[in-house]
Amino acid sequence: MHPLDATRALMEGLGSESSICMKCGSRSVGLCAPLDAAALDDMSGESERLAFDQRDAIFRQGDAARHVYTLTEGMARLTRVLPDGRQAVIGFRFAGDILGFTPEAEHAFGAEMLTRGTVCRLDRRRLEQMFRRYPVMERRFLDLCVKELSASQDHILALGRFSAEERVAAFLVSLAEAQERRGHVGPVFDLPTTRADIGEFLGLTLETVSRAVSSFRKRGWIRLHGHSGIELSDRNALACLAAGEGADAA
Amino acid sequence: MHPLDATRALMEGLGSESSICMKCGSRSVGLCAPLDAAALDDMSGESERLAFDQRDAIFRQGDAARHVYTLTEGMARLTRVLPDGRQAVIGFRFAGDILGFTPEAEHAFGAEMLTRGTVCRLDRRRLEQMFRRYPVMERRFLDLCVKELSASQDHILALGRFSAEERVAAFLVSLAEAQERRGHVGPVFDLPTTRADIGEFLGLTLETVSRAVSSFRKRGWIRLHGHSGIELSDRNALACLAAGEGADAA
DNA sequence: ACGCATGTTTGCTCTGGATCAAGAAGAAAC
DNA sequence: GTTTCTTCTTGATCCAGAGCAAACATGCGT
Repeated sequence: MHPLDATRALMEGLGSESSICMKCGSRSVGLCAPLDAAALDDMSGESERLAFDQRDAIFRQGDAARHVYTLTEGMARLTRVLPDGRQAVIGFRFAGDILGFTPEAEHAFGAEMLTRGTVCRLDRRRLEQMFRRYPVMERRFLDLCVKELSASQDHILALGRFSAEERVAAFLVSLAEAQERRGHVGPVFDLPTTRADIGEFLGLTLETVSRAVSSFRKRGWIRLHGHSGIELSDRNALACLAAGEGADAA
Repeated sequence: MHPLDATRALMEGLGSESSICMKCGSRSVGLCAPLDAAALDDMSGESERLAFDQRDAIFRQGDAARHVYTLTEGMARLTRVLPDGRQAVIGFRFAGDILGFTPEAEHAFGAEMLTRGTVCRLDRRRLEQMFRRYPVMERRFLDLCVKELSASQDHILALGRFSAEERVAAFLVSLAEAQERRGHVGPVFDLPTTRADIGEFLGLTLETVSRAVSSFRKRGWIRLHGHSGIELSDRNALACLAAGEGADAA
């Protein structure tokens, strides 16, 4: 399961040279990966690069959807506000992920940075033009959407049928995989989300998330390094719990 | 919210003459709607029409994804089996909906008929050819995917933050809307799903679904007609509850 | 019409996670 | 360094919904 990492599949289809979008300016964005040199050249003039601080909103729910964004550095949170004022986190996004693409006139959710970072912004009408000029790019979007849909369905399963600890374990493993896929090495990962964010994503309260994390810590499965570092010492145990295989080591 | 009705948006964009796919043989499928006469002609030879009985599987999780299906009559259920054997219903589909489109080699979920019905089957490689010949069709798929993604996110919100009664109310309203969008008139709707199906879709047990339904019945919001007929007598009350506006009529 | 299978309702108990409350630990500001 | 703010942890209680069990419908096959 990879509920928070929609581009996993996008990456898989690519050679390693374009595996992560570390240099949007040098035109190796995930989105642009299938384009040849000429097309990339065409594309390059169309996009702007923007820097954001922690907590800055990239776009807000209800904003006119005039742009499409590629997150080039950092981590972001996607949030949706319900009519009654409750807020929910519907996902997290990392470097290389595409944000805010929709055929609708308005963004159905907002995106906020969890860390400082940079974003590559493209005018939507220009993107549509690019689609017409380079159909392979539209195909890429379609594949990505189907993958993301599949990830959403995994998340739906998790919310509907998994216990609190199973969900938190799945989240941690998923987070680690997402960071590794983007070149992270070593057992200590960034955890730039608050307990409240995780809770709102997993359909739990922040206290329940905290209790699950404490429980993992007491079992020796994880170690915390300050407020934003986490070490998965027994990743296998977490993965087993996440897969619903509570106790099968006899 | 319309968690179980992914083609809602597909329909909205169309003139009424092609609003529902009642005659796949006569080439008015939702999928084919944006095609002109020549393209439709091209398409018609490529598809097969199949009839299914209640409970028949259209395809199973893990099957090679060699075909794409359009449900032309009846209602189907999409299910996914978890590694530990638990089953979850991830959605319902109606006439006009597309089933089983994926860039993967295997179907990630299974589809079973809840009623008798018919399905229009298209070879996936032929569909890819059609995409190349008629790019507008690929665009249609993309739009549909984005819409479906948005519906999934709604469902994620519902699972994460709504109470049992709110979820059941939302489901009933959504079901009614889906049937009306397909030409249904009158206050009595088909409810071909069992309580267990609804529960597995909403992340609840069948008993909890039954209790919610009974509670609505006692409040006079719905009436049951046999096991598969339901009348929404006070649809507004259900809709308010579904929207999280528990009590705001002062 | 009868019997059987499948699905539904309802009652009861129990538990996982929500909720409320208080403190502890980091991080940032001065 | 100290203060202050935010986030995290932990404890205690409560309740929505799960789980179990026992009738109760509905509809199908014969």
